[in-house]
Amino acid sequence: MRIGELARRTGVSQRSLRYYEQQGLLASDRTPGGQRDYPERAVDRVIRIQELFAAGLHSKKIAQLLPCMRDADGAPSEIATPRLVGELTAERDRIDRMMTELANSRAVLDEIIDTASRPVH
Amino acid sequence: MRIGELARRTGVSQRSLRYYEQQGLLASDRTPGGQRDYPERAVDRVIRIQELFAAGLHSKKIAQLLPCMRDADGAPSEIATPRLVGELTAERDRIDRMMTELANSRAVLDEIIDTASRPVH
DNA sequence: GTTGAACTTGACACTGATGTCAGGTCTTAC
DNA sequence: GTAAGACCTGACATCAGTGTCAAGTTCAAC
Repeated sequence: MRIGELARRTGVSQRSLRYYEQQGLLASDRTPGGQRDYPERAVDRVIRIQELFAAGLHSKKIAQLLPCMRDADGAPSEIATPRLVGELTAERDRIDRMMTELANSRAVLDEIIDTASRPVH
Repeated sequence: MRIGELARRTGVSQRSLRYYEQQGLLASDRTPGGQRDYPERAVDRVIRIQELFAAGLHSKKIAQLLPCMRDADGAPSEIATPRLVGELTAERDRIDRMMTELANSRAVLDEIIDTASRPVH
């Protein structure tokens, strides 16, 4: 599929898709004319990339871990090095802390919403 | 307490604390010489502010909701307007989505770590 | 007082993913 | 072959919180 369709199907802008390619996160074939041609599986990959960005990982680290991910169709093409495992573990811990903070913030919002919505007594 | 101690106790830089004040998130008394003087409760407040930043809220919205928060010592000083409640509800929903994405990303990392740590068989 | 640490304001830089614009090329349907 | 839409590269802008530096002031202890 071409970039427009991929953008539409993933909700990610064409600009970002090109950026992902530049960062080595997303490969594409090219038509004879030089336009990008993506395989079907690119859809899932883009969604994963977006999730990892949302989790606060930088493109460089995402580029390192992507080959170690199990794709929908099978085994990972690479196994993480001990060094990478260490970094990913740190990221996982950071995500855990982030989730705790998010839960706190959610509770704060919830209480404010609740207080404002409760009938005055 | 002065800004250095507050920074030390919260782990937030002096630069950020001044920024918070500029954005109306954090008040301070001043010494006769013009230096900032914070009450004890500033510590908790700064931590809350950091959490809300981590949750993706912008300073303007944080400034709006802070007066509606129940402090450690009692009732909120303001009740959220319906408009603010709507916005906060949207933020809460966004946080919920973010937590789901974080859980997904965490699982991705976990599997990679797990695969790399598992003895070859 | 004097000294050194801590504080003040103001300005400028950075980060890193994304938006946007310009000028040109490719694709597809007629 | 031509028109319209989709795509290409490259460049510059943006956002918002934070880092950092400079030049000057205040505080606390001696």
